Amino acid sequence: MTATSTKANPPATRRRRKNNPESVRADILAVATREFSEKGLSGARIDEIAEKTRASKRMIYYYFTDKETLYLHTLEAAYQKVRLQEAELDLDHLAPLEALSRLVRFTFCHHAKNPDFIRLVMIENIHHGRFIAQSALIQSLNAGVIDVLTNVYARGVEAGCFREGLDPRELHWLISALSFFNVSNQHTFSRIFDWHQAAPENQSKLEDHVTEMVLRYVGTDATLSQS
Amino acid sequence: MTATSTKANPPATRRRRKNNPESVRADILAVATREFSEKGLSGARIDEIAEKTRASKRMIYYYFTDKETLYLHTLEAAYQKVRLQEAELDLDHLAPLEALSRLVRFTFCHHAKNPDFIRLVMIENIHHGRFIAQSALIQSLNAGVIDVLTNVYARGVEAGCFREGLDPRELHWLISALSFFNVSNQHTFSRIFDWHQAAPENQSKLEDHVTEMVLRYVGTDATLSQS
DNA sequence: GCAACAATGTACGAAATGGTACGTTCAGTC
DNA sequence: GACTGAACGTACCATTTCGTACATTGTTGC
Repeated sequence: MTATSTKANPPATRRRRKNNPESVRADILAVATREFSEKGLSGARIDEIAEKTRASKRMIYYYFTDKETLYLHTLEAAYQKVRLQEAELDLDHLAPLEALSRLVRFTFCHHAKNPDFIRLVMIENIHHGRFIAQSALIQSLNAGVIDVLTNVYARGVEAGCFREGLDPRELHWLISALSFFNVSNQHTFSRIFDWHQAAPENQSKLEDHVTEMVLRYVGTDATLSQS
Repeated sequence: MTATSTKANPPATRRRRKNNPESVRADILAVATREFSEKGLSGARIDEIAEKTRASKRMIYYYFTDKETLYLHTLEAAYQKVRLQEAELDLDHLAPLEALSRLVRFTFCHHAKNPDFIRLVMIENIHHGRFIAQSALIQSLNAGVIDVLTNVYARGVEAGCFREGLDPRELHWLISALSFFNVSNQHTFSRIFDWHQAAPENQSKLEDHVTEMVLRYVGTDATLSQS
């Protein structure tokens, strides 16, 4: 319409559109992650996600069909990211006790550094895990965690520094519980007990305690020394 | 209007209205608790709460002003209920080790039996504890828990069955974490690891493990025997 | 019995919100 | 350059949802 708009000379005032599907998709997903993790499935607003995106609302529906489908993709992406970070952890060359200690500390710190992920899982639990149930992807992703732990534990039992008869799945449950709660209930706990739980010195104290707790739980009576 | 409507003889067809403020208030609060704990602050609908109540929507605003105020009252009522149940617990006449064990088991079971409360706390954490911060009531309610634990722990240290140097507040944190996670993440954990965590046999196993874990954490090396 | 206030019912309004209809522009192919 | 399907923008619609205006009924004190 404006006279200066030709192919060779895109107008300065009204910028030419540039198709960039993958980037648009990724951008939407990133914004959606922030919004859903902050406000939950029902609390997040499609319009607000659209505003905070470089794209428009139309694009959200174009790529993700639905609010709920968008949420599911958000959840899947979050789990995938976690999986990638976990894969970097190499425990096979460590002694069992050190390996377990390392695993606990890693989990604790990882959760602490990724509150968005924790909040999404909280939200998903509020929804009774109804979306995770739909996702074959997430189910398959998480099998590996138990394998790693099973391996470390078996080596520890063989070496005589872990006691027998524990279930790796339940061990994982314990480690998760402590690391998860540290993030998930930080707000209520801090307010109720007037204790700045997020403060670095308290976080590092908790990390030590959690690690010690797990080691004491699996350890034989003799093995309670290093971090 | 109908001829039979006199003071002594209320009509059967169109029932006389009966004012019953306290019951109406309590009913609204009960329904609101279910709705908020099930769907969260943003997910719950005032209209739906109204429908499920014997009262009307008008009454909700009459007694509770606001959706958010209603939510806050719901939260406060939930904390108060917990507090009442906790008060029944009498640990002073028990030996420290038994007292602690009893406290852990009580907390674990209590949380398991009150998912509504757990979910409300989860939801409140999603909201960054913003409503708890407004409530002087809740703050004051929870101080007692730490006192009880401080007492038991001190007795245990004196008796030589607990090791020194632990912080009762952190001890409470550990107990809470394990008991809370058991309810809060039941859905995702069960689905991901294909493990029916809510099954009675698994619950009782977890209760044992959690108790053992706490006792192992506070105990000196010798004290690891009874439940 | 009557005033005054508390408790309740009904209907409605305004804004927010998920989702869509419809048209336009981009990018690759012949 | 014409054609085609993917990528995108704008305006809009139908419902939902929180909240309120207004009228009515019960209750209590005198």
